[in-house]
Amino acid sequence: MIDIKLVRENPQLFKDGAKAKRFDVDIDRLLALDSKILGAKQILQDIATEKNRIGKEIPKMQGDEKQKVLAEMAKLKEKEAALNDELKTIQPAFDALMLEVPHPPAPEVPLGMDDTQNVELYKKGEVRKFDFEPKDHIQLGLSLGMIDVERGVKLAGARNYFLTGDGAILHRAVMNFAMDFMISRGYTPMMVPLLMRNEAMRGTGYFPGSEEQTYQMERDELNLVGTAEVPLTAYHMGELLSEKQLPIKIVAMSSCFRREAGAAGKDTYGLYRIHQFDKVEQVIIGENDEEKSRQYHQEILSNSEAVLQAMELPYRVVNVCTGDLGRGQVQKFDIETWMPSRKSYGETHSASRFYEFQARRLNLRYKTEQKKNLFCHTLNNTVIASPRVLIPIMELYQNADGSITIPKVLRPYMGNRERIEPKV
RNA sequence: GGAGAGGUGGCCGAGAGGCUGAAGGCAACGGUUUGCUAAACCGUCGUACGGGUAUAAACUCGUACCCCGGGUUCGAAUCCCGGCCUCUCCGCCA
Repeated sequence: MIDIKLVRENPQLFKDGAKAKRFDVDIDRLLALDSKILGAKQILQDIATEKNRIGKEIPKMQGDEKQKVLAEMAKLKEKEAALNDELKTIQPAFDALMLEVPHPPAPEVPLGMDDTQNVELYKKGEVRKFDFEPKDHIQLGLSLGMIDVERGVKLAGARNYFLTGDGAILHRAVMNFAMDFMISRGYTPMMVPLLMRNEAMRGTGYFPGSEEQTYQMERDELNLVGTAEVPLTAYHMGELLSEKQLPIKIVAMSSCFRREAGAAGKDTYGLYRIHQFDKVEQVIIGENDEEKSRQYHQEILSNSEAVLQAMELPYRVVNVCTGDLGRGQVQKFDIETWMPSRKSYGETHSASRFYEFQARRLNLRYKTEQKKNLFCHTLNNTVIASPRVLIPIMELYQNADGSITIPKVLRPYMGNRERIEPKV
């Protein structure tokens, strides 16, 4: 959520921001509602002052005098009730609109319509050239007994799968390596609940907007999270932290669930776009400070780059353009890892910073040394998401004989084996 | 699933129609003391919105807020109704 005061001061900033992000929101209507509310509240306050003044004198009065004053009081209450009725319709409309106003993007975000206009910042690592006809991850997964899509679909429908044998082992190796890596960088590991209340979904900015993308447990009014960002960012919801606690750096491994509604027919082949996967996610809850926000953003980005570098995977970092930014995101860097079967870089990581957008919705604040209460800043990034990352690992590390060389850093997690080979 | 209890400031906890923005304690902050730390003692110590003096910090006035929303009343943290949430006991179970 944005600060209505900033909208009052500079509505154009928010109009332009919404337009650049390709969100449709009526800022003029928001301001009109806002000024109506302010006006009504001003009058209500005057009425309350008058009521309080009269109320204090009533116990001292008697007879006619008292009757007169009571009548006056009744009139005030009528006026008050009328204004309150008016507020009762305006306020919810205002609140709903506030939830929809996007945070304006940072000035350094490139203008663009959609992900095709994201700007590549740099590439790391060599893209492998094959001297044989490479297989894709599904072919490899089948021949090495690592992936079973057919039975996944049989039991759970489209976009579901089993990881079997070395597939499951490789998946676990990747997750555990990523988790251990983040712990070594000082992040506090957590295991988190994955069914979240609407409050947490709203607080992190997913609701309203992403209900269609979410598996909702209607009976229990709980939502299966699409990312551990939700429980991690909302962890301190409603709390007043002390500045000394900041920044809070946390990391969680969790399953993630996405309906992928509206993506019908898109990326239907393989393990790229699926309903359920596992992810290690990093979150920073920091001070209300633009410079620190940028600094933390670089930190979470470089954490993830280090994980990819350790696995020696070629990737590029992309400056996500305005049209591809989420409602609350101020700036986002995606990391895309080379995937031979797609003949392109595919998104594997997404590092976002929000300023106080999420913290406002979550009522997540801290007290500064000067005793001011400020909203925190929040940031998050993927550390690793699997099985999507298995695509580049399996495809890039495959050998002409059909085996897969295990990346060095993962070997300790796989019994120090060097290769995944076909079972005889 | 059955039966109860409860939601009050950063935290704990009292208050049971006006004297309560709220006792007391802890934590925090400032000070005295001290070789340093600790202890002891003194003081300060909620938030939001609006108005006033001031560049601002600060100060000051008003209003609201004791989970949320209604109601009773001249007046509600306190009484009544609805909702949300939490806890305890019993049962079942990983």
